[in-house]
Amino acid sequence: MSENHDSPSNPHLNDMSTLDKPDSNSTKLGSPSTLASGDNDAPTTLIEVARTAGVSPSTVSRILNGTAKVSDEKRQAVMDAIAKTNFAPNQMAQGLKKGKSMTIGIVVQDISSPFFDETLHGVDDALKGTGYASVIVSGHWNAAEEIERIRLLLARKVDGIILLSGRITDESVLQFSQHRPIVSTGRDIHTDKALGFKLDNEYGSWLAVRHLIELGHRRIAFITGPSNNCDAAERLTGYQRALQEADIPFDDKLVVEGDFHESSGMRAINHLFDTQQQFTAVCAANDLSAYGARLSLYRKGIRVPEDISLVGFDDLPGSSYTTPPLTTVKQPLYEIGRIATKALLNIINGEVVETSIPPLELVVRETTRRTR
Amino acid sequence: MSENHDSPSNPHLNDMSTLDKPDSNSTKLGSPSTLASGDNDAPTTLIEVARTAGVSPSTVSRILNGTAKVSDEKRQAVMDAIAKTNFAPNQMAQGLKKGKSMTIGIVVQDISSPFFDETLHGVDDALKGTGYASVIVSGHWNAAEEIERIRLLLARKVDGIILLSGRITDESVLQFSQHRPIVSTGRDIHTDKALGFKLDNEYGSWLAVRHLIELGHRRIAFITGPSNNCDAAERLTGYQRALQEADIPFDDKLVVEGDFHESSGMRAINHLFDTQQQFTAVCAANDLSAYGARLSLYRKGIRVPEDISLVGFDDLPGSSYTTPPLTTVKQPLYEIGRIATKALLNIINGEVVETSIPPLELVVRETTRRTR
DNA sequence: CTGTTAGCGCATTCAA
DNA sequence: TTGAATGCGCTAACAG
Repeated sequence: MSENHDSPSNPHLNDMSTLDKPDSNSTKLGSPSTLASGDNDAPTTLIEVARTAGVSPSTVSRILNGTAKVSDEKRQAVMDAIAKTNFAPNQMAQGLKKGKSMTIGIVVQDISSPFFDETLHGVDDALKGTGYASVIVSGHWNAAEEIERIRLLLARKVDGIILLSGRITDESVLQFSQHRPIVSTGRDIHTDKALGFKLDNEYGSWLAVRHLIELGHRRIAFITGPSNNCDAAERLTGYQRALQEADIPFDDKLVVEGDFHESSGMRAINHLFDTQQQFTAVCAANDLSAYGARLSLYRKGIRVPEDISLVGFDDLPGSSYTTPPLTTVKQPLYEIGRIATKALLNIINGEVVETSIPPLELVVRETTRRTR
Repeated sequence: MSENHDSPSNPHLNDMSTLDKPDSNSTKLGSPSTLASGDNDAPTTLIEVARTAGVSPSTVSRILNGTAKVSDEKRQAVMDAIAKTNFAPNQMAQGLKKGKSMTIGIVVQDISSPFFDETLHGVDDALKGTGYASVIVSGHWNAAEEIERIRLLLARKVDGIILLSGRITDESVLQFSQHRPIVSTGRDIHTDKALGFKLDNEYGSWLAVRHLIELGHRRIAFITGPSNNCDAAERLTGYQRALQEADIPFDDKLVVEGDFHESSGMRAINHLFDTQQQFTAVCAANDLSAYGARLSLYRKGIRVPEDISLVGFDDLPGSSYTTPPLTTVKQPLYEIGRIATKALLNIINGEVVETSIPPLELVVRETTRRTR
């Protein structure tokens, strides 16, 4: 990036077709400013706009908010003044006055986990064009921290909260929802200020295991999630149910506890081998641990899917690019974020709330194969 | 954080957790009466606290901010009132008054890209305990959108901005920095309100290619990033320099343009094969495209690293769990986020700004091997 | 249609 | 030490 090459005649991409006041003051950067335009650094206030337009503050406010009809004449004057001063309403003042911050709080458990990021992507898209911004905080899988974070969000006067994979109790959620509406994943809640919805985890892993069984597998290992995690527990149940339906005896030696991270997937496989278990397929409670399992298998010289089949859960963005691409149960992460956000906005605006989350589905890629 | 007996320096509501202790920590989570508030849902105001404590609002404010000495007697009364009403200062009001929002804006280009998420992780950690929260927005690799987003952030009165991989010109950054301090990656800027720092991309890919050359490779393909991206261009230069230093002729047939995504990595490899290029190693401009390359190679039955060596750039969290684990150039993503944030906070607080970013380094894992 | 008058909740003068 | 005023910038009655 060179600094001097830009020809001044090439306004970057700013439309604000206002002419910069030639001299006036500042712009000490030594280049004609086509960007921030207004030129001065002192943030303009609505009152100044009113003054330079020769109208009252309320008139400016009315135009900004479309609160009442204003004569074209004055409107034009105000528009000009706004353009000239590059005015933008102070959101803190607006917020104080209106009692809403145009901000929603998002509670995740791990910023920088592809699981949450994909959901955040959906949130972000749903927020686009609404005027709302989001403040993202992390509870780090810890109820106490989660509560503290939610309190912080509340003090910031967020207009609503989205709680992703929260660890706090439903009662807590209900409590908080008395202050601000909350939409939460992983719960069944339906009040006018709190909404929770959950996916059928049991069904999801049932799908995965049934798929394996249909391929002829009978000795299927299962890598669980943390024992205190409900999603994890439900997925284990799905595994058990699928086994049962196929009259395959449940063998707890084939179940190894993981923690949803890659490393635990590796450890799980190692443990299975250390304890000499026989199995032809592995079902992991999430994709990340499937990745770890895959690597451990690779290290042991075991081929996937030729020697052992592997299936994950989540369908993270990276799962279609693993080697080989991972067969997994797709969670509609993006949609969850998008729909949760829309629902929250609906609640905030007193509109009808509608949620229809796409169901879980099995995505068969290349890590599973018929037993020989 | 926070010794809050006499040092008034850090008010915010971190104190609240301390204040709450007697009440809310003594009982178990989820017991309704101790969680969200004493009882009512109406957010308490400082005035109410003053009233129930029998003092003036200013006294409460003084205690909250440590602005002046207050008799122990009144202090106690106020503390009690705060605890009882579960009061937390309205940040919008505080913001309006003090002119700062205790919020910083982060501009990324792609929420839900592991590249940015890892950096955000660093940001998040650096913000911990400071009282600041962050609003994350995405410019989607588009200068116009980026400008719009920054304007939004400014209207929200963020106290500072961190710009990650921005597409706007340095001049624009300088302009914006007249309003709020900005720290940006990928630039060299040093003013009192704007700081930019960049990593040595050229050196990074030079490291990668030299590694390949040392392993005996001479026909090394290179998958670039988008042609309009500086980082990408610099990495290509590093590749060329390494080749030159080893007296290996540059062959532009071995250079294929990608876009930093997995799919382009696949396409690149396919293209190389379609055009019958001979090569024993592939250097990708980033990890994501290396993942794609890896998959394409797998599909073609070509082994990595036995038949072809592969090296990436970034060292994303997932790169140590690919099959096999990816040799790559590590960017200190987390550190970048953390350091940028600390620097921004320093600027905001008028403190000395210090930045020392760890250098790029080659992480040799299992996708590279000596030619036979 | 438009201007004037009050505050939103808080921090900060200024007196006392 | 403390309380009483005075806005921060904006919107929402309330009159014209």
